[in-house]
This record gives sequence, C-alpha cells and structure tokens, in this order.
Amino acid sequence: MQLPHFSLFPSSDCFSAFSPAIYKTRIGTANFASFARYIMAFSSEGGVPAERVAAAVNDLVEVRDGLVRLRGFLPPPQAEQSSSRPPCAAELMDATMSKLMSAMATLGGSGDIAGEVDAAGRWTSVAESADPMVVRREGESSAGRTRRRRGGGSRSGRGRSSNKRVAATLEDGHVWRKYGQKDIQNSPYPRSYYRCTHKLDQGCGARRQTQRCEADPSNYDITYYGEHTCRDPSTIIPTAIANAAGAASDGPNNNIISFATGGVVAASSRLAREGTTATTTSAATQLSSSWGTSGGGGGGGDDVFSSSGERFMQWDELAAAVVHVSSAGVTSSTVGSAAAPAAENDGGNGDTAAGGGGGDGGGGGGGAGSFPSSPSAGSLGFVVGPLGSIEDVDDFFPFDP
DNA sequence: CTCATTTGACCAAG
DNA sequence: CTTGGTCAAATGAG
Repeated sequence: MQLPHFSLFPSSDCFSAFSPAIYKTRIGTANFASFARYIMAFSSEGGVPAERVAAAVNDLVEVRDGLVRLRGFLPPPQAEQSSSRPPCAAELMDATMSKLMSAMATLGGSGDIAGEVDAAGRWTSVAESADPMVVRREGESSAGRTRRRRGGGSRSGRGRSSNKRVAATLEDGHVWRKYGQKDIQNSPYPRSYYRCTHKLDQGCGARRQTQRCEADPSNYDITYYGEHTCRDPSTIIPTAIANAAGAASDGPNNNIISFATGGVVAASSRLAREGTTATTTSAATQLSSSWGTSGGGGGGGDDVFSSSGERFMQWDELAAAVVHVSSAGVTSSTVGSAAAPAAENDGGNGDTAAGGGGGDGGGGGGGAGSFPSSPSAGSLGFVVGPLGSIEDVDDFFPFDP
C-alpha cells in the first residue's frame, strides 16, 4: 500500500505544514480517520514494524485525548478565578499536533523528528533530543527518599525524571491539586506546586511546577516530575473526539472542532471541576459505551461519519493491533530517537500518556474491545516502558509461542 | 458537609 | 545563613 497522505508531508516540510492554517484543513474527519486506517493497513501488511505502529497509535491516542481536551475550551467557562488569560485552543492544538507529527514521522520512517511548539505557537524542531515530552530518568531508586520529613523532600526532584516545557495554558488534561506556592529568587513570578489529584485515591505520584515565563509572561514554564499512574476517566471520552471529527467540516473558515455535545461534562480538568469525579465519570462511561456501538452518540444531530460514510476509526482492528504491540511498551518518542537505551525506565511523558504503571497489571488488560470502550483502561492502558531493541519483537511478546 | 486553594511554617540542601 | 519544596491549618467555594 502506498502512502499518499504521507507524501503530502515530506519530512523536511512537515513542520511548516502543520501550521495552524494547515491543520485546520488537515485534521478534520477525513485525515484523522485515514490516519487510523493507515495504521491498520501497516499493521496488517507488515510494512512497518509493529512497535512503530503501536508507537504511532500511542501518539494518535494522545491526539485524541488532546482534542477531547480541546473540547472543553470551546464553550468557554465562566470567567474563572483562574489567574491568567483564557486558554488558547490553538496552542493546545499545536501541542497535540506535535504528537501527530511524531506519529507521522514514525510511520513515514523518517526517524527522529522531535520538536516543540515554541512560545509563538510555532513548531520548532529539536535536533538532538527526542521528544521533548520525554526526558530520561536518571536514577529513580525506589528507596530514593530515605527520610522525608515535613517540608523536606528532594530538591527540584533531583535525580528524578523531569520534563520541562512551555505552554500557554496550565491546562494539560490532568487534574492537579495545588499544594504550594513560593516566590522564587530572581524571578518576578511565583512558582506553583501541584500534585496529581489522584495521589490519594490512586497513589499517583505525578507532580508539576508551574511558573510564568519571565521572558513571556503569557506563557508558563511547566515542569513535570514523576509520571501519572492514575487513570482519570475524565481524559477518556472517545465520543467527544468522534464528534469533533465529525463536526469538522470542510469549510476553510469553520472551526475544525466543533463538538456537538449534549451537555457533556467537560473533559478539561478545570472545566470539569464543577462536576468533580462523579459527574465526569458517568459522562465518560456513558460516552464510552456509545462509542462502542455506533459512535454517533452525542446528542447533536450531525452524523459523525457522514462525510466518509464509514466509521471514524476501525477501532476493533486498531485495538487489536495496539493490544498486541503495546506489551512492547513503545512510544514513538522512544522509537524516534534511534537508540533507545534499554535501561531507560521511563514511563513516558508525564503528560497525557497514562502509563500502565510500574507494577500493576495494566498491560494485557482489556483485549481488543477495551481499547475504545473502557474508561478504566486509562489512556488505553498503554505500557510505556523500556525498549531495548525494536528489532527484537519476540522478546516483547511472552505469550507468543 | 466535602474538597480545593491559600499561605505561613517547617525542613533539607547548598 | 538562604533558598526551594512540602506540609498542613485556615479559609473559601460548592
């Protein structure tokens, strides 16, 4: 099978191609769906190593999640006490697009494409490192914190995986709880400390620090520590993305994402606050179940798949591929950076990718059907883990005779 | 009531 | 000592 779509994005040009103007026309139903179809085609035809397919799918999932999150921005919430300016959907889209680019690069075989969305909202490639979202973990000794008393703790999370980035919004799809704020020397802006809301109920150890950029106060420096081991159902609302894609019409001036929702609780954490967990969960569950059937669930009249006449994604097959490969624990970020250190016990990007967690048996969990439909599968329950050699597929499939 | 944020205190490291 | 990270009581919102 040929790759007409990818030929639209020659590697050297792919970044500029994903300027907002482009993705407005590209990331509609057709493209996103065709993207998924390509993955399926690759998987079945073996044109691309399975890990890479899985990696790409992982990224696609993040794209999905990102779009779901974006949905929360569209009906702007009441002006919240939230400090800064209202979140900019376009910038979130850029971040999401960066993941999409990663997937494309992986599938296209062009290798290490890494970069980030700069403060101006433009893509800038990062030459040496892999995905900026993934930072190597140095020495995560489980017994690292010998004694941590009150207020103690490791300074700046030294020796832990950290992941710094600049974002225009504090919104990242996870629900954070602020536990501190400090004025920082030589900085005009205080630093805020967050830990995952699910620290208590799920033991999630993710933390983050945010601080307004000194250079560009409209942006934030956000540093993530640890990784999410929680499974927040608010991040899994597949139907929303389906609606998003379906509503993305062809008109050049139309919003790419116009979520035709039926009063669904926002996926965005802040926006979801009013509903807290209970509401969010039920919404997610409801949506998930509708996703499993037809996908048209959301109350809007528009048919999600009307433009193409087919399903948005062939989730069953995609899920099968994903479940099959996910035990390898791959993300395209890992694959993209040619040599993935085997010792890298990185759980991924601490952002939207909810890793399968270190010890818990998230890996094989759901089977094909759970991919789209089970909110409890976390962000698909992908295991993002160590990967020694991507050639050695068999090593990653212990069940494979 | 519950839950999140604020804010000063506490603590470890430099 | 200073600085940065965390804790937890107080406070506020729903």
